[in-house]
Amino acid sequence: MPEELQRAKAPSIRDVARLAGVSHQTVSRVLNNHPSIRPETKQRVLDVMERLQYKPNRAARALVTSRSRTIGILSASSTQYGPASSIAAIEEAARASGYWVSTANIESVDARSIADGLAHLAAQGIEGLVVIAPQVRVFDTLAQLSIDVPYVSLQSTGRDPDHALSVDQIAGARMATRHLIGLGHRSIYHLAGPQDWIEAEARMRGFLEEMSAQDVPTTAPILGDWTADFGYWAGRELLTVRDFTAIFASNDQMALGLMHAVRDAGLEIPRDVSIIGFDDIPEAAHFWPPLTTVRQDFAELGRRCVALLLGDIEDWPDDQGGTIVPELIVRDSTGRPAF
Amino acid sequence: MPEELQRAKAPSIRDVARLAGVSHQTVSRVLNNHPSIRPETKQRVLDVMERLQYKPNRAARALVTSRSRTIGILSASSTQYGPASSIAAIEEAARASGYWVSTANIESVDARSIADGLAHLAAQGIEGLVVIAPQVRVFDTLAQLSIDVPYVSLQSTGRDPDHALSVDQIAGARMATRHLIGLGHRSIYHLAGPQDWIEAEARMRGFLEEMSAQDVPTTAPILGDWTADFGYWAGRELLTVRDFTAIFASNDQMALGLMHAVRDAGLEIPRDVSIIGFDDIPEAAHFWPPLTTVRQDFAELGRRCVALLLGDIEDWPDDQGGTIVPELIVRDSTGRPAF
DNA sequence: TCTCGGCATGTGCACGGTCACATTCGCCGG
DNA sequence: CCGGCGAATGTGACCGTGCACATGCCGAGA
Repeated sequence: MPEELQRAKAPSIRDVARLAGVSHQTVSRVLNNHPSIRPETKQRVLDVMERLQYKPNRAARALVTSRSRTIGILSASSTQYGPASSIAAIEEAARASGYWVSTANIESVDARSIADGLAHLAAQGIEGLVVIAPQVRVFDTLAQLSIDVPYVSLQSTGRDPDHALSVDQIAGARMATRHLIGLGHRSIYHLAGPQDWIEAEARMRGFLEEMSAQDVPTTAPILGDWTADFGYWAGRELLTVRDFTAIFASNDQMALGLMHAVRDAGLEIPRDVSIIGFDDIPEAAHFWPPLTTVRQDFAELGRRCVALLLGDIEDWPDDQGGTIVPELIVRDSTGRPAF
Repeated sequence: MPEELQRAKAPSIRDVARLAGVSHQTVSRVLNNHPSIRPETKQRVLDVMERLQYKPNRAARALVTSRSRTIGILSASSTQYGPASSIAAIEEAARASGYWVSTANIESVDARSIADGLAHLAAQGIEGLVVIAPQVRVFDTLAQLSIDVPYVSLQSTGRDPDHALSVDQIAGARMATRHLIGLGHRSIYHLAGPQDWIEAEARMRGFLEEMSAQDVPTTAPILGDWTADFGYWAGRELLTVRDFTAIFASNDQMALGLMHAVRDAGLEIPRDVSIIGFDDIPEAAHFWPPLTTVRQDFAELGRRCVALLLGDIEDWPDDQGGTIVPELIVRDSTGRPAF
């Protein structure tokens, strides 16, 4: 029997050291590629590592360095396209830099859930935090738990510019609004997102800014919840009066729901009503009609987010910072008003 | 000055022990709620913990117990609704059981990316693995890397029943197909998913089974890639011949693309063509027309997945196992064929 | 020739928990 | 009155790494 009780335990640096005929510290030096090591010694150690299938023990290293090399993500809506894309990009970028990513998804955004999620991440000793959730509440909780790590919010905000990163939501919202006004619309509603999402607030702000900049009378925005269901419901309500020619929805899902309601009412898009969305989810090009919207590069956002965070963690020089400019994608759901 | 150099370091069990006037081992016993400990002692220790804001150090514990309490997720399409929902549910269930979740998203499914992702998770000492990706390749790689942890695949498969968990894809596909046949369709195409996704294969199998069970002549399935773009493209191709009255798309996104192509060709759904999808993403109810589809409970899937995995890790008795039955959701995209 | 400095390497301890094995003490049965 | 047992607690080692410091060696400069 050539191999007996194989399922022993993983080799440690001392095992490697013994077989390579060096001290464990030399092995450690090879691992952290310390300069002062003779090439032949290094090679010998590397050979043994290969032979033994040696893998460094993360826990041991974390214990002694008190560095977890883990980034936490607190997300409130990870099933949506935008957040999910950013999360994937974050994970990838972090992995490329030798970091791990641990997520805490919270389904409701009450204080309790937020605290649970944050505590869970904190217990893991995260070195950085990415927040994709209504920030106001999260940051309050963050302060209460006295968690003190670099953090970045994946949203736009005026309050906390050092820690925010985002596609320029205001610019995007202004683009969308300008597009509608440019087509001749003067009665435009805005279907906003939940107001504790700074993202939603920024889009609303952009809408209002552009409306007043162009001297178009403004209507009160309607506060939604990002879902297509809400869009549908809001659309039905709005159509009972029908005092508008265009609607700017704060995301593509709500735009979809709106279009559904408009068609249900026997109206045509864009002949009777123009609709514009926000995000450019991959499906938007295939809606009926294909949706005019504002594209955000979520993946780029995720990557920059990691760069910002790691810059903070590892004390890199100033990052390029800045916001990402969104792009207006004109399709068929917007047109000139009928009258 | 009452508080000087506060930013010291986190308290350890020895700090707690000292202030509570007990040994560090007693503190450890409190942490692991060992039975033999006097209630008053326990309370004293707990009080000190509270006062010091003591938090156990995960790395130290992992080092000595050689248990990471971490579950890894390897995902190839985390931005899609289904996988994202399952991931969120997994994370939540794991957290409730005191486990952490670490994800590795791979954008391409080549051997290299898979190996990278798995190595990354392995380096972390995961105790269980969830795979949401084309399994064939993944499991080959898994074997090669000699990673030896309990794993579960979130898909249906005949090959590896002990490690798979899923909504019963075959049953769902048969439901969808039966629905079309029941409406009177006899020329039905199937737009399948990528064939190395066992999920896709199972749906295709269900389609073929039902077709032959009902003696309906079968056409060769078209192999897609899950995207709406592909659905649109495939739809255009199919419509150049137009020898069908219904299409069963393997997911809702492809169904959306198909509907787009059908409308582009000046046809009406379901009058000229019936279309049925799979998944019931939240948007499906607002497509035009609202999509008939097969609903999967992704969240339940994620929860059961964790139960299965933890059962394996912690040596629980047999789990309830079994598959989850999907549900046919009839909306307006399917109807009787015109002739 | 001796000292000094830098390179290559080794020695021992610390990190913060848990585990195996004492130790103390009170109580009970013979 | 003594031995034994179990409850409650303490002692020291150990997990796998990295760090501070020591050591030996070799070459250069005094």
